[in-house]
Amino acid sequence: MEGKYVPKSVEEKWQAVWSATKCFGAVEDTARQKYYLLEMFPYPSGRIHMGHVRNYSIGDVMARFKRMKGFNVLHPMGWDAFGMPAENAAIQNKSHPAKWTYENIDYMRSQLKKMGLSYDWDRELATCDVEYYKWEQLIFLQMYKRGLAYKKNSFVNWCPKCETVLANEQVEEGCCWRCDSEVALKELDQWFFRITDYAEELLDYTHKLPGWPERVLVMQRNWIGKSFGCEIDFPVEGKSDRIKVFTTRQDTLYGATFMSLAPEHPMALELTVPENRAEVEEFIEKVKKTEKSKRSAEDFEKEGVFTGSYCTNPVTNSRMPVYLANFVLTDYGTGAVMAVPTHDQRDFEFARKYSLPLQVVIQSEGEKLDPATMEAAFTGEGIMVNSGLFDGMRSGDAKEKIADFLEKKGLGKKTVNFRLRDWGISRQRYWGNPIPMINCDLCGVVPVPEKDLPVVLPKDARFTGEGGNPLAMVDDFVNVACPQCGELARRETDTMDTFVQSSWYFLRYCSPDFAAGPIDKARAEYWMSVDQYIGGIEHAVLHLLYARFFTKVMRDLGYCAIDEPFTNLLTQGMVIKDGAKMSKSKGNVVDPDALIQRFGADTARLFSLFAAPPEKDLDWSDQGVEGGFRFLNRVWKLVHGTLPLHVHAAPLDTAALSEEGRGLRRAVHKTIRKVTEDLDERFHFNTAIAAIMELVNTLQAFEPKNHPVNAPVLKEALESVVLLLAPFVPHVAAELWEALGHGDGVEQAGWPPFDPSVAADEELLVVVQVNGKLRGKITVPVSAGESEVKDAALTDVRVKPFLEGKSVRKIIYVPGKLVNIVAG
RNA sequence: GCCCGGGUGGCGGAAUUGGUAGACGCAAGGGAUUUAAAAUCCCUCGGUCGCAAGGCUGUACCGGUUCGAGUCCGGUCCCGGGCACCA
Repeated sequence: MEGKYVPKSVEEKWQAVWSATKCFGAVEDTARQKYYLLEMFPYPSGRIHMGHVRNYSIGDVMARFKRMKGFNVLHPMGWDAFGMPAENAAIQNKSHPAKWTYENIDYMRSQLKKMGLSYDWDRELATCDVEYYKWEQLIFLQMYKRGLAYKKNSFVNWCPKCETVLANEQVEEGCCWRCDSEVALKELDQWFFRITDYAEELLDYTHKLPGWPERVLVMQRNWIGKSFGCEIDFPVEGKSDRIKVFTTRQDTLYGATFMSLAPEHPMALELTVPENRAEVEEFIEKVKKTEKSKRSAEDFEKEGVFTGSYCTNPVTNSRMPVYLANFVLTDYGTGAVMAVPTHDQRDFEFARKYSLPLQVVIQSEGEKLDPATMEAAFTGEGIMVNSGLFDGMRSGDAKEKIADFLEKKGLGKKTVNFRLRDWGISRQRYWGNPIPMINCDLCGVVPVPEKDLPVVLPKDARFTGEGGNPLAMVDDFVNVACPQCGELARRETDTMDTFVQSSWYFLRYCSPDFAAGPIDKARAEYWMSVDQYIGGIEHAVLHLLYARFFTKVMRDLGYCAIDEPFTNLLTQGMVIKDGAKMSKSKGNVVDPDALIQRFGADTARLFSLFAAPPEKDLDWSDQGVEGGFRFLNRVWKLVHGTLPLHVHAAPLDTAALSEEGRGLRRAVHKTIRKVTEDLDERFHFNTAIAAIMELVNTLQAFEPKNHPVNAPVLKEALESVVLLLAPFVPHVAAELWEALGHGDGVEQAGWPPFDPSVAADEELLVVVQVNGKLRGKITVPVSAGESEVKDAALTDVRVKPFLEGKSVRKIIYVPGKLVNIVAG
């Protein structure tokens, strides 16, 4: 393939070689150090987009680099294949989600292969395969047995467009994460995973993941939302009931003058006196109808309604009217708030609106607070007043003291509250993993016996877009004998959230063909944890939290021995064009197929790695792509053009080198060092590529014709360039490696080592400053001592004029770098 | 409001530990080659003054520490992201 660089033929040739030799297959080998590299697997939407190109290019560089360095690399790929779009497509095309999904997988697999990504394709999996999801059903049953999966009736987030429930994590600013519709509340029987059991551990380990970006950890900490406070019981007047409250501000307890319940609070109606009933019911209806996003908006008007009941402040014994308030959340704390209008802004506004009493219990050390004239709540620290034994204390100290006091008196207890809610996994959709449960009128909820697994998704469902979950309309599927009593029962028709499948796929990759369980423990022990995980930041609290939770569950079920799935995490930025994320609606999409067709996969990879560091957003530039293509052409021509000069070069004789030859070798070894460090330590692919470009520029200027003795150096230099390029642009590197006379493939060549003594400079450029300003540059031998360098600096012709008429006060010398002459 | 990032040429970005600001690439301008164009090659390319040598100035803004600050400290402004009636 001499002559012109034709990416298409080069790429087809090497892709065929890689496919035939299966050289990227991973085999467990305890004698070798393993490296598990994983990119978030794609949803088979139809075609890959630039985000995929970027994600998988980044991953492939690392996989190939580590492989060349001698690691036993596991680099698998698969498909996050269940989900809504398949079902929508089926409705639209009067087809079947399976057909649509598998066709997409076939096409996208061919696209990934055209990118030359070094996957072990023998480990490929699709989560919609029975062979995958049946194990998830088994895990579900085991979780159910341990109480980690349970069904409860609750208010859930309902997306009217997707006609399904969403987990809290899947609601973004009150809207569905997928279709952006406003999410409503709906009361339903739903399956949950008890992620809250793991809240403490999930939080703890955010401090034990040094390989994760801090901002992802912070997001997860915020999401888990641990806070310390008290649970306090407020007796209801005239009843034996108590209203339980969670507060972090027990120091304000003496100022609690009324009670606010969430409208969804289970006691709301029973506390309502008959004469207020109509008004209360109307209020509850109104709140329920309000979209969740509007309800939590900043300017949302605080409203409430009086139930007619009273409870008692346990420390002051004063009467507290019980209200329902629209701003009280049912799923945070206990759904009930002791209202302290003087020291909480929301309670303050509410009290003013409904003329409720105010009592100052923390006196500001600045201005004196007067309930009659206050215009806002005082939320800072101060001195306790009107608080019995606690008067005179600092409010910060009183927090602890009051908590102790409540515990001693049996009025309340210290407690920890989490913002994290259990993970609602029921989805009222067909294209998902069926929850392996049976509802029997006589026996209640009965698990499908393990021997009856898998519960196979029936093929003959109909996709009309009407009437809700298609699965519920397949009679053969739904009607089943109760495993306990044998009477006719109904199968659960909810399927699992697709995030369940992506919560353990990285474990399945370790032994994807294992037929005796979800995971072959021995193989998983070798490969796990994932050494490097790469994906988009948008999963910071969705997938990345669920996967951490699931790994801990799998550990506790005995499937694996690790606490955390991902040792190092790289969150790559978005691909931007014309100032916006690439999207069909904005019309700024660049199609990878067209790009590869025109310039080849190597150029597509090169540009997406060169244009920006991986964690930053990448600005797409068509001219930039052409620049990358030009560079590959230059390398191609350089190698082929100089071939006659060095193809039969003698072995390198370092003693015989000319000064020019030594200089070139120095540049080569410096570049190897730079690229190795950029890949190993920093993931700075852009600067690594820049360094290779610099070396290529140097080589182009190098004239070996007149110095035959330099031919071996040129050969070493070109081989190094090709090896350094191999992780980035594997096809063209493989081709050039062959052209340079190597028959055994660049993948097998190993990463070039650098020799520090060759990379060491013979002369140093020392910068000379006068009073911190750059005035000259001098070249000194490496061996030059401090006084020698200082003398050279003081006598430099360009420096001298700036010292005229001044006396030198001090000379700062940074060895081998800089001299700063302080003069005045 | 709180918590993270970030602000460097016309553009994407580099400067790794406080030590030459602008590597590498794109765009632009000029030249060579060509009947012409594309492609390729060479040169210029932060601002400003200067014929030039060179000077001054410059990393959002103000101040500080230091022999020396894009980098450290204090304050201000702007942009991006996350969280939020969280009791």
